[in-house]
Amino acid sequence: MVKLTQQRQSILDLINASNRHWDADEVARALSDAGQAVGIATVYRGLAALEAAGLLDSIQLADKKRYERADKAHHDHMICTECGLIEEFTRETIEVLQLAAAKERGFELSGHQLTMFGRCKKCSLEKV
Amino acid sequence: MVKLTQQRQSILDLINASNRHWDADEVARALSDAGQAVGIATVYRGLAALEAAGLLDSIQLADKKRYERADKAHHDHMICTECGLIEEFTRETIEVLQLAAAKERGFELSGHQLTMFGRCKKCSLEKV
DNA sequence: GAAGGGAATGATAATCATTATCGTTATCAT
DNA sequence: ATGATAACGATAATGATTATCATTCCCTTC
Ligand SMILES: [Mn+2]
Ligand SMILES: [Mn+2]
Ligand SMILES: [Zn+2]
Ligand SMILES: [Zn+2]
Repeated sequence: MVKLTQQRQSILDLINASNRHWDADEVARALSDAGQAVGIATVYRGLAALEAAGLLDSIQLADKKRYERADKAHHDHMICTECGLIEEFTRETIEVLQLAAAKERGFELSGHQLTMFGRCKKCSLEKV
Repeated sequence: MVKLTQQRQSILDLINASNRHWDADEVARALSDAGQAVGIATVYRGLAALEAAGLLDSIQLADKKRYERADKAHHDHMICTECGLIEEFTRETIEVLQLAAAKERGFELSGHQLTMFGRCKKCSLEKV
């Protein structure tokens, strides 16, 4: 089990109290603002440790990794390339088909990431 | 339309003649080995231009971007976390369900990436 | 409850993919 | 040929993440 140090507990509490997808820098800044400053290296290590322990989930974006609470049902993401909004969605059938495709190739699945990109409803309406 | 310079043509030919997923460095090295050295910055720009023109496809992995031929039907990827093998697969139903999920939220879809991670058949059999 | 070992922390340097800069070169139209 | 414009290439800069290493924190043992 992970050792839940003060710093890791702060990181976990922060993320669990929100519904956002945080990058390391945002976490460090938020903790600092809350008077619980944690070194940036410790934030990176803490996020990785908490994810390895199953206490956090993450999505890998092109430039950076973002973390979120792990106490929600599995879901995938839809990201607005214009405003950055991240919406979540679930399609059980997609999950089933993924497993089938993997099994078909003798692939022992350990994880997956489905991310869709586009313009959110709000951005689609605005402007051109 | 993209201007197909010597360099870009070399990049395109190299990738089109293969079935691999190349990163920028591999492309530069291969071209160099073939006596058609192209500056690394030009490789990066060329890959981006060719993709924008629809002449190449790409997948964004955690650490780097990899490019492949665009003259194949759309497909998603299954990556072996042990040997790096990248297998391709297609599930039309998954595509349809993605569109449905997007439409449901008023999302104007422009692209998506579904990547599954695990151990390939070969690696699953070997070792523990 | 002092001592020692191992893990965690934090400041900072290092890494690595990608992008920016900028002088040079190729291309194309006047 | 002249000039405009885009592409090239060498190299510097950027930015996220990881590595280093001295210091601090926890446990376990005596
Ligand atoms: Mn999420
Ligand atoms: Mn492919
Ligand atoms: Zn938006
Ligand atoms: Zn494998």
